[in-house]
Amino acid sequence: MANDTPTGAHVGMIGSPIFSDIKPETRDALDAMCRIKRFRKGQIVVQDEESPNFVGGVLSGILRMQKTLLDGRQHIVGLLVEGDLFGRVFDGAFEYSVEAATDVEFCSFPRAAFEGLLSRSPDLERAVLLNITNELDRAREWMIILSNQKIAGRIAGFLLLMCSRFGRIDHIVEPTVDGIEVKIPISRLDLAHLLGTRPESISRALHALADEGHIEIQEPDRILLRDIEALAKAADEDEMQTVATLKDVLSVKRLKR
Amino acid sequence: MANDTPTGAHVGMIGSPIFSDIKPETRDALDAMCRIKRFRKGQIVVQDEESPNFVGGVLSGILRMQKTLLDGRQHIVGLLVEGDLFGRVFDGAFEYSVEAATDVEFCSFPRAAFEGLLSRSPDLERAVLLNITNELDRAREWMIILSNQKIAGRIAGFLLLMCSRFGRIDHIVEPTVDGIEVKIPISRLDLAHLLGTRPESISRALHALADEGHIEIQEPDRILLRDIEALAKAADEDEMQTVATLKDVLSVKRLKR
DNA sequence: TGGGGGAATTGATAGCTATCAATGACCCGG
DNA sequence: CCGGGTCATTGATAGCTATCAATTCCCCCA
Repeated sequence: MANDTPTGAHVGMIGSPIFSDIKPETRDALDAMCRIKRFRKGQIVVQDEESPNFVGGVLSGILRMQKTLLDGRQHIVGLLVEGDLFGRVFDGAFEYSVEAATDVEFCSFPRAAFEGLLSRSPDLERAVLLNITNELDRAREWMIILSNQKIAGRIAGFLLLMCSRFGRIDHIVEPTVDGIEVKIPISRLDLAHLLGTRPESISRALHALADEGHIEIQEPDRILLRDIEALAKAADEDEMQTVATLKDVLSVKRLKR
Repeated sequence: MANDTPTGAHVGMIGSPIFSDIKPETRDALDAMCRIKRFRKGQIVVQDEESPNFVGGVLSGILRMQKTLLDGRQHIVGLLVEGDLFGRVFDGAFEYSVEAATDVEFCSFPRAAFEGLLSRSPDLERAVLLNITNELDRAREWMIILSNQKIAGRIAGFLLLMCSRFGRIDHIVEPTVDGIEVKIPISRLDLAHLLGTRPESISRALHALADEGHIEIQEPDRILLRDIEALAKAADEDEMQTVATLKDVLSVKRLKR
């Protein structure tokens, strides 16, 4: 189960981008109150209902933030990677559940203590403010992607966002001579929920993009982006229809086999 | 054109929810650097490219934050009402354009001065942090709404969000004996862009909801929410199909006329 | 009071997408 | 090495939705 290291001993983490600009004393205080936690892929870190009594900072791996609807479906609202904060700093419920999309390691700060430190440390407050601002920008980018009418466009947007947003993380995005290789950290079902569609459609649209030569599906969860330009065009506009309708592409594919 | 009041004289504003918990001295400092600006419906407050050199706080009216795509389409990422902040506090571009959805009044703080004050005033920083946190929550709610597969569900979600989010503003949301009356501050075309669809579909889905008795379209931009429960169900899940498919509803409507 | 023009609505049709069903690929544990 | 299960893919079909076109509504202004 979840491994909980009960010591605040100096963890390498606090050099992570979250806290790059804070004062040494603040860093020490954080360090002292911090606990390292580890979860394995699939484990639940935070349940929907229970507002967590800690603030988390991801050290490695990927977390999925999501909301459970009445019918049990999960709607993903964000992916968390190293350097991201989660949990709610202030009063009020944190209304999402957090699940480990891969094996994960994060540091956890007791909520009360963190908030106390926050009040006393403008530098920390600034760091948190920056973090949330970035998160907000990301959420807005996602909104734009989601408001794309066609699925291929949403997927293209998602791939590009993965790329630009997680580009600095080797295990996820890796440039090669043929293009950029992206590791998709979530299943087709989750991806479908994220993009407001169903897994079958994800599969079809992905293969349609592949047949157009824009991407290459090396494994279901490892995709090579060949033509960023074309993807960007597909993401910004559903201009695929200019070239050929999705249906055309699909029927060509059928003939070829 | 835009009316720019060049005085920082005490404006009633600073009692607005944004700055409810700040110290008097901070309030005075804000007051001193603040300029009131007024724009009429349809005017552009911030262009896409130019990063604004001020931070704005809405006093009255509604602003639309949006991003212009390559093909010229506008993707709305948020609506701003009284008490909301906009612009970017830190370095880096503010990548959205802001347009007056109604006649609007807001106060503008020179960016450098605001940021300076921010560094010196933990209370202000806290207030801004809270504001952005709320904004983030809102963006995430919107993501969930947008990931709804069916249009009627997205609209239902939007109406409810308007309701819960802008409930405190009389001009937008008003409870009556028959239900809650919501004023839609944007055109069908904008609403369509916001929800990732087209105006015709908005119209149809809206009328379908009306024919089911969940809402009543008093005017194109004034809608009465009759059955919140039913709307919530429609928003969380596309359960409309359990009752009757959208097509059934539409054909019934055709018969009735 | 009578256009003019944009917005909203309605109709008809084609086309994506959801859905249901079935097959295939892969991983894990026995 | 062989099940069992989950996940991805593929097929077929029905059903929403986008699109194009036309009409109506409404607001503004002469």
